[in-house]
Amino acid sequence: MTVPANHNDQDKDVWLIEDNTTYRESIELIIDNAPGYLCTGQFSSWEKALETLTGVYQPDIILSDIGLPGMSGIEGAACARKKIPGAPVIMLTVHDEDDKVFDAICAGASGYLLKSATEVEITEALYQALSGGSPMNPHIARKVLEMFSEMNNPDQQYDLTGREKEVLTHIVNGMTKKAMALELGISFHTVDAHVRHIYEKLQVNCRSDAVAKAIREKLI
Amino acid sequence: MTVPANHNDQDKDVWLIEDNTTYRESIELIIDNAPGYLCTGQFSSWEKALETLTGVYQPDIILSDIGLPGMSGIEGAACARKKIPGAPVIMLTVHDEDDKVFDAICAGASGYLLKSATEVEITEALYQALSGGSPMNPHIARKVLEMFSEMNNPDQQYDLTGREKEVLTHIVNGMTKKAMALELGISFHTVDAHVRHIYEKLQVNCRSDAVAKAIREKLI
DNA sequence: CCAAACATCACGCAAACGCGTGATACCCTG
DNA sequence: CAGGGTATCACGCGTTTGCGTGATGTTTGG
Repeated sequence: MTVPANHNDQDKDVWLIEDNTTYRESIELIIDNAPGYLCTGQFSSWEKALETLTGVYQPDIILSDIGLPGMSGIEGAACARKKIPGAPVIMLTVHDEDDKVFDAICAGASGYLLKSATEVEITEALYQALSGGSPMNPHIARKVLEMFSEMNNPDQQYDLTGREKEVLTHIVNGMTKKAMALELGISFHTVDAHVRHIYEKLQVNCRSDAVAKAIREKLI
Repeated sequence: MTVPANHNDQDKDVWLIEDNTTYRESIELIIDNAPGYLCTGQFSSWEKALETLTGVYQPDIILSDIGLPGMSGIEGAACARKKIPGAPVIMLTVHDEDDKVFDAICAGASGYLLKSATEVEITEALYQALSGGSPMNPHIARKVLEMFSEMNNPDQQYDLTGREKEVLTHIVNGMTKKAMALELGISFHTVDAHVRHIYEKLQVNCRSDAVAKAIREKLI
């Protein structure tokens, strides 16, 4: 790739990855129409975009379809963030792809636009993403929040006593019963008793399972 | 509390919890100004709001300051979501409280408005939240996404071999070396060797620590 | 081609663990 | 006041672990 003919130092370079030509061109028009933004690269696949990315000219921001043939928008975003960490990637999604939001977040996407987004929403999103924000449709935001609170609210009701939680914590920290006895100022046998009760309540029968359950269900 | 004088079956009941009287009243005006919404309860603290919540009249949606004296907006939101799970809670925040966003999410908040939000943003947020969305300022959204990807992208480079990962998985699942040997069709001693290598690479010296590290750093 | 990494197997031993089976003492609630 | 939950302590036994110290065979890359 040579210097893009339409490159301009004052404008932000926007790259667009989208396999549907019609849609891609309509988005490009919107971008070029927005003052301060220029679509200096448009690709039908991430494979092509990544080839070009090795060159000198890099985008300030990327808009990418999430469901692409070949390398998906998610994989592409992950690659792009490795090569140019500074450039935010905004995913273009349709409602049905809500389940991919999680993966996209892990890939480091910085925002989510619905494909039905209006011109105003798109230019607003470009601005927000470049200002350190993450533009996001409220329905997608809800999905994200739900995932988050699910991850952190596993309603645990194992009725562990205070002492038992204390012992469990030490188990997770890898202490032996002897060490715990010393630490807590009680007998080895008492620690042993607590451990048994913990195993019973958590319905496990070895340290590994107890530790796994404790961490996974945030019991400590 | 008796029947709110201004209650109207057609309108959505909005409750407002905010300790600053001036700000509270200005928000109330905005709410009442919005067609379809009525501020039927305004409180200077969650304690007062929760008293009233025991009554018959419940809000359709709640707007709450995040930093309140006494019971915080986060604790309040958690209580409210237990009593009336259907009513979304939108948190009102200032920029400095970004660190509380995480706790608020866990408490089940459904949206985040900056205190500097405009009238349009507020009424838009009410609509979005009641439509199953989560209105959110892009900067807060970015915070959320960053937390998410941090939680799921701990760059682990312990160089575990395939076999070692396999054994580690079984350790986390609570299997004994003997059981693993059977499962993998190899000798007990070989399993033992793998375990030693894993311990060395993870820099631990007991099962508990290995399990904890494996789960916390998503090695499996 | 040879060293390095990997996967495999082996023995022994002290320490730690899991569990069965007890006991004593302190609360608090019905 | 009796009974249940909690915390404490005790002994024994078979199993499992962690580790020192070896060995052999295969694959891979400089």
